[in-house]
Amino acid sequence: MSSNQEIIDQLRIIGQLLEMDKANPFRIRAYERASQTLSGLTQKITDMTEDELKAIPGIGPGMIGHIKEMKATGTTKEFETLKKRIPESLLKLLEIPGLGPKRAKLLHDELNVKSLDDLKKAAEGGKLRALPGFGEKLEENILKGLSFAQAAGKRMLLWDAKMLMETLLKEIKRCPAVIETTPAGSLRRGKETVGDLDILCTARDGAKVIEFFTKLPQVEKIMAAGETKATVWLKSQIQCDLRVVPPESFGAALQYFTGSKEHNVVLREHALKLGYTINEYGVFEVKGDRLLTIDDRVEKGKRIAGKTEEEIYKALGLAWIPPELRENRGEIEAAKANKLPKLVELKDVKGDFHNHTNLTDGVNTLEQMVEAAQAMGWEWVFIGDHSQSLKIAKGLSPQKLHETIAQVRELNKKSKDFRVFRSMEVDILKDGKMDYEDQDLDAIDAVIASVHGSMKQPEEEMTARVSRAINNPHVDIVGHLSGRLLNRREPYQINTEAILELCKKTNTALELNGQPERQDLFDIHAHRAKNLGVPLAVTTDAHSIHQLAYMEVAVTIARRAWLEKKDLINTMNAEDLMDWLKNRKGSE
DNA sequence: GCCGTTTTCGGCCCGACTGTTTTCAGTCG
Repeated sequence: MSSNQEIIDQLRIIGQLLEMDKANPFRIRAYERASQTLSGLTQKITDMTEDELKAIPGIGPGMIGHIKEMKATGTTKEFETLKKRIPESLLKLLEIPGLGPKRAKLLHDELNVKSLDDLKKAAEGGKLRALPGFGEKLEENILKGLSFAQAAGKRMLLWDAKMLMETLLKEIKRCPAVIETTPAGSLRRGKETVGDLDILCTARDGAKVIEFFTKLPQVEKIMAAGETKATVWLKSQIQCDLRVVPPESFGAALQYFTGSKEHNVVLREHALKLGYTINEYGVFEVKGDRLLTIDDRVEKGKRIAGKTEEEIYKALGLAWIPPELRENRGEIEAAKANKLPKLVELKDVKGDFHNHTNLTDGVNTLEQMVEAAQAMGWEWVFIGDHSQSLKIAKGLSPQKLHETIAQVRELNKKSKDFRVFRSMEVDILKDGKMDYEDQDLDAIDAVIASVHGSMKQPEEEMTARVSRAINNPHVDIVGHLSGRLLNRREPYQINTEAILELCKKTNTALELNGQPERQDLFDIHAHRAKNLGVPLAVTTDAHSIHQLAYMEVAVTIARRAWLEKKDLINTMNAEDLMDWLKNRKGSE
C-alpha cells in the first residue's frame, strides 16, 4: 500500500531516470505530467476506482497499471528495473546548475560517479574535462556549483520573497532604459514558497538593462547574461532571473514568465489545435510555416496578440485566468467554459479570528491589537490567545480566560463602529479532548481548535483526535490543519478527506492560516473543502500588530484554492457572523 | 505513455544562453 506522496514521487523519479536513459522524450513527459496531475488530488489515490483514475487527464492504462502495482506491492517493476541500471543517487547530481540528465548519465557511465562526493573527487582530479561535451570551464562551474547545491535546493517563504522583490524592483526602476518592470513566476502565482525570483522588464535596449541588473549590489554571482535574459545568484541566497522584451510583447512575456510550466504547456497545446503558436513574444498564426523565425512572423503580420495578457487569452478563446489558478488544475477548461471563479480579494475581508496578545506569547496588548485591527480597515476582530496546556506560550488558566473575556467586553463597549470579540486558540489534547471544559468554551465567542503537541501520532489516531474536537459543538474553527512548518517540519499524518467531510457535516469552519511559514490548509485541500461546501476562514495568527498584514498571505492561499467571497466567513458583517456562529450547528 | 470537433496512429510547447563546438547539444525555465 502506498501513500499519494509515494506514488507521486515514484512516477516523477521514473521520469527522471528514463530521461537519463535517453528514453522517448514524450514518454518521459508522460511520467512528469502524471506525477504533477496526481499531486493536485486530495483523495487517496489507491482508493480510487479505475474509471475515476482514467478520467484524470494524463492518466492512461500505463499509469493505472503502475498505481495498481504500487497499491499491491509498494513499488513498480519499471522502477526496480531502472534502478538497477541507473542508481537513484545520481538524481542528486541534477541539483547542480549546468548538470542535467545527459551529463549525469555520462559521468556515471564513464567515470563511475554515483554521488555528489564522487563528483567532487572526479572534478578536483581534473577528470571531467576529458569527457566529450565537457571542458575546463564546465568542470570549474561544476566545482563551484557543488558548493551551493544545498542552498539552491531551498525555497524562500512567499512573504520574504515579496519583500526582497520589492527592493529589487525599486533598484531596477532606476535604470533609464527600463520602461516597465513587474514580478512574474511562482511569486506572482502566490505559491507558498518560491524557488527563484522572476522579473520581467520592457525596454527597447535589452542589453543596457541586463548590464545594469547584473551590476546591482544585491548580486553575488552572474550565472548567465545575454541580450534579453540574465540569471544571477543573489546575496540573499536565491536565484533571480531577469527577462527583457519590447513593450508590444509585454503580455505574452508576462504570461509565459508567470507559468506555471504545466499551465503553459497545456495552453500551447490548446493554441496549436486552433492553428496558433505561442511564445514569449506573442500569439502567432502558424499556417504551415512553423519554421519561420519570430522576426519573419512579425514582419508578415502574423502576430495576433502580445501586448496584454487579456489579449493573449482572448486570442485563444479563453477568459483571462488569474495567476493564482495557473497550475493546470482545470483552470483552462474553466476559462473555456467561462466558469472561472470570481476570486476573493483582500478588500472583501472584514476581520480576523486568530491572533495573540502579550497575555500569552504575542508582543502587543489587547488594546494595541484592537487598534491595529481597526487600522487594517476591518469592521470587527476576534482577539485570541493560547489555552492553558500550551505552557511554553503562557497559555491562560480558565480563571484568567474569564477575566480577559470581561476585558474584551469592556473594549467592545468603548469602540464605535467596530466590534471586538473574544476568540481562543484552544489545544486539542492528545486524546481529542479540548483544553477547557465545555462551560468555559461556551463563554468564548469563537473557539479555534488546534493541534500543538503529540504530532507524531499515526494517521488513524490523529484523525480520531481531531474528529473528536470537531464533534464538540463549541468548536467553531479548526486551526492549522496540517501542522507543517515550511522548510522545517513535515505536516502531521491525518486523513484530510475524512476531516473535510466531518466539517461539512457539523458545519465547522477550517482555517487558512496566513503565517508565512505555516500557510495551512494546503491550497488543494482548501479547494476540495470549497467543493464540499465546508465553510472557510482566513486568519493572520498574528503575534504582533505588524503581523496582521499576514492577512494578505491567507487571502493568497484562498485565491489559489479558487475561493470566492461567499466561501469565507470573514466576508460577513459582525451581525451576520454572530448569527452564523450561534446557529451553525442547527443548520444541518 | 497519452490522446482524438481533421486522427485508434502519428503526433506530442518553445526559445535563450553556455560551452564546446565549426553548426550544435545540453540545460533551463
